[in-house]
Amino acid sequence: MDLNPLTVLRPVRAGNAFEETVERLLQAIKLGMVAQGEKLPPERELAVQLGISRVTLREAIRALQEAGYLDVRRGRYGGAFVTYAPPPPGTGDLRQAVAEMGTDSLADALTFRMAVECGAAQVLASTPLDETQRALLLGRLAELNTARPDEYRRLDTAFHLSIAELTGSSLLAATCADARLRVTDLLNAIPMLQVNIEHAAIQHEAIVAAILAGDPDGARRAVAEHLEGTAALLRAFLA
Amino acid sequence: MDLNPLTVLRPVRAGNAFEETVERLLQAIKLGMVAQGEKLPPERELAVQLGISRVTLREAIRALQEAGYLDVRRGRYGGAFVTYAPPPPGTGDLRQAVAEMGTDSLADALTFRMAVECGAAQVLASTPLDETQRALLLGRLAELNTARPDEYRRLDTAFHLSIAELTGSSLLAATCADARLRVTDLLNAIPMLQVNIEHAAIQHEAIVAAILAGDPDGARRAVAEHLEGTAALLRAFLA
DNA sequence: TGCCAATGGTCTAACACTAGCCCAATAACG
DNA sequence: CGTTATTGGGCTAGTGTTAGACCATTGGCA
Repeated sequence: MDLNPLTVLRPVRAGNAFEETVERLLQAIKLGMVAQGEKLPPERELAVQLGISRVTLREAIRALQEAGYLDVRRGRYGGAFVTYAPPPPGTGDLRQAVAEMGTDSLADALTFRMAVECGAAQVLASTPLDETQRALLLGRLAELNTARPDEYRRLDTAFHLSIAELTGSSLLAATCADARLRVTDLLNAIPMLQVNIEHAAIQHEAIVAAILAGDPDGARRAVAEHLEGTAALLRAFLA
Repeated sequence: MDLNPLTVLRPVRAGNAFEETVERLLQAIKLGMVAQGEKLPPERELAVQLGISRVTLREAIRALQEAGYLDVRRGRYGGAFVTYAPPPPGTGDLRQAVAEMGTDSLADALTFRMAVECGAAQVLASTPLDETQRALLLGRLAELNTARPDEYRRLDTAFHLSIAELTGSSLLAATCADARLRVTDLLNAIPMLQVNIEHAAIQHEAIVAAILAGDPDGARRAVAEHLEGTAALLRAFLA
């Protein structure tokens, strides 16, 4: 059998502990899981969560502080406060963001996201949901629909990730978060047009409707259409 | 927003380099990517591929040697030869395998696999395939259909993974390999009945047919049905 | 039969990372 | 207005990991 062994004999770790930690914290910040003005968990606690030593965590925090993402304050009620605000949409240079990640890994990331998010939606639509879960999903949708522009991306992320989280598979949730992260910088670099937001809103409604109706094919198709729209938008701004 | 930060603030690394390397090599062996009698790449080369030092790699290899998976020979034409043969199906204790991984992570793993494999099939069915790709897929299917019992699992793995690999997304391929791995021990522990193999063969045909026909919904449904069958089999043997 | 290229085996010095401890600062609260 | 719990800041000793060099063994081949 000539099955490509590179699929499994790939690097065991992406970098050293410091680098991976910086990356992880940056993810939490850029995805808005710790919003501007909020603070990270205390160092001792966070180090345990991340499975690293406090020394390494502190190095990562210091790097993010020097890069302007965090404001660290000592003493009780102190902590590492997030100062980062997502860039005004359309400000960043999309071409530069693409150049930084390479066109190969761009296609890879888009394909990856398409697969895992469709998979998550399909699984969730095949699952019987209780009232709490339906409420959470509808709540996220409602929040997104009434979001202020500066909150839109964060709530969009939250909406998409809640689909994966509701499946109850933390592996799937982590994978979807990872997939989303790989396109975050790109999404931040394209302008948010009212037309697109309205279009997205309709698609979000369709996704939720299919999930609540227990229609896996419909959910899959709705997510695919939605993500295809995003990809098309990217291509349009790159053309 | 109360989006669960644990999704992204999870451990940065699963263990130390040694443990992760043992795990990775065991995966390559158990998935049959390096079949019995074949040898791993030379240490120097493999260490580079895995992104670790030769010392750490050698520790992992020695552990696998002592556990009986490898036979290491020195000198030119030497190397680390795989001595492991997959256990005769039905021999292992399924309940024990489940107990080792915990019922929570069992459900997690099954859900995860369902999502990513359905996603991969759907994506591939949405992609125009050239003649080489169609031939590869059909070839893997043919190999699987004519497999000897002791080769069946390995070729089944190869078939499933080739779907993800053909999408061209290495992220997706790695994720599907990971998902498969999490259920390998369980699959090895259930007997292979002729009925199930015939059933699986029909489903494999359906998957390939839908992919080649460019029918994403059909591909998704076929994979879902196939994996649901496997999950049902597991449940049956556990009941 | 001897050479030699490829491969595993071993050592060392340097660097990364960890666990645990104690110090310093801060802001709420009595 | 001082106390104090909570938090970041810093140190040290020990362990994990790496890079690179050199040694030992082997089997094919001239």
